Amino acid sequence: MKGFLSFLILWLINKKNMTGSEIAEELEQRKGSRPSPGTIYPVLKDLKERGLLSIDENKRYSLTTPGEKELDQHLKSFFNTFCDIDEMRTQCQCHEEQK
Amino acid sequence: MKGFLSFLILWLINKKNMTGSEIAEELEQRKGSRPSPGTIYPVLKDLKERGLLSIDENKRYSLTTPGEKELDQHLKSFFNTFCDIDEMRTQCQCHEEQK
DNA sequence: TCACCTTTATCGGTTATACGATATCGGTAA
DNA sequence: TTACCGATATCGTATAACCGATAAAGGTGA
Repeated sequence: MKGFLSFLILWLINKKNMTGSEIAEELEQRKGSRPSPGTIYPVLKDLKERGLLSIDENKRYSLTTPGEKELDQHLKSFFNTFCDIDEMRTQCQCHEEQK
Repeated sequence: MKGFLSFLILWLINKKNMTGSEIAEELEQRKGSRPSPGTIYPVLKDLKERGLLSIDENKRYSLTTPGEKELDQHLKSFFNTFCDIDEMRTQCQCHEEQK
């Protein structure tokens, strides 16, 4: 299950080119707490060094072609692992109504 | 993104009470490779010690009440984090068709 | 110019995840 | 009874994920 944060970040950048702080803000929206700089920047650096991300003059990250392929593979294994995701959602929403 | 394996295991046991090897087999089906004993049993032990799992005389694990609550919270944060999961699936299937 | 602030980046340390090797335990077959 | 085997469990180790502290870099306003 390792590599999930990298996967999420690849997905976010795939939707829209972003800077480090924009990514941190988006993660804060989703998870409720903002990841610290010590979390986000090492991951970005690693992905850049692996050739999956490129960075422009405004420090805005975008996917490279290998980065897009990597994202595709992550998406496939994600939906294999969570093959019963609709069932999960049903159960989640069911408990939501009980509140 | 830590705690994802624990979350998955809680979800699997929620669907059906299972032994360690049954969990390993299910994960093999989903992810393509069987997790080693050194992966699966320490997680089970940890969840048991945290009072989220109980184990019967046949070494079959089941969720405790705290375990069910923990799973619910994980489900909620999971769908918050992957709020655009339908979009992810669309992109994934789209690339699937290209093969 | 300089003080301030945000963003970017690095560092050390902790925990979760994961593996392979190994050990133990219980049941079964010879 | 004994030999074997699969399931269970532990151990040492490695890597990813994460944090808080800190530092550098760049822009803005006084």
